[in-house]
Amino acid sequence: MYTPIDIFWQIIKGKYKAKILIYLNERTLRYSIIRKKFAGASERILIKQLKELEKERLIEKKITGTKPPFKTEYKISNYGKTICPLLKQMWFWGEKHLQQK
Amino acid sequence: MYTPIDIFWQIIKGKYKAKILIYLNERTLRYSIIRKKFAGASERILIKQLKELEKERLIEKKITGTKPPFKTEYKISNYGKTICPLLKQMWFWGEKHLQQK
DNA sequence: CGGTATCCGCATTGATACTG
DNA sequence: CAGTATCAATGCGGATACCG
Repeated sequence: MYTPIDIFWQIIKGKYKAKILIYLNERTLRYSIIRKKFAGASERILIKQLKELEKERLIEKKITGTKPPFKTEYKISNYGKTICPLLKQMWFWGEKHLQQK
Repeated sequence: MYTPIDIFWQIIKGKYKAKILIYLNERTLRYSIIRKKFAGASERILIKQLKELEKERLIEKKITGTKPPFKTEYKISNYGKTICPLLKQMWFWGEKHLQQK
């Protein structure tokens, strides 16, 4: 018996997803750039979470070039944009929480 | 290197936490009632997440009685109330997401 | 460059039985 | 009634090497 917040949870669950969406909401990014932003993360996990976000249609991937080196760009979708105000509020709340400590 | 959204994430991470807060925001609940609402969950996990929420001062626990049967009530704290509007928006977003499918 | 493949540790979750 | 204790399972996250 799933409530809507379980649905939300399913989609956003994952260590990097929220932050990926925030970054992509600012600008389109190539994979190599994303990887640098999440220097601590393993590629396996990063790719996995990018794929899941893509599957949920929150982000879009565009590949240029037919043979290596490839060039792939990740961008936020119109649908993905609808979740960003919410993510920003999480950000703000997190800031306030820090001040309280 | 933690951003505020990582902080938020740390606090709300956990399968039942968001929903617990939403329930407690409506009314104070005894443990046995909470357990019924999360019929599928194991007690160990439920207790653990309640404790973590208590540790972060998002909820408060009050125990009545010195010998069994005890009576414990969980209620949301003033601080916990500040996060609920955000949780409700997650709920709404989840609803919309469902309609799209 | 942008991934996969493989292997692994560990935290989270879970089922069940027991207790103050 | 409101938990704890114990043990098992599973899946997330991570390190490293390799490939189209």
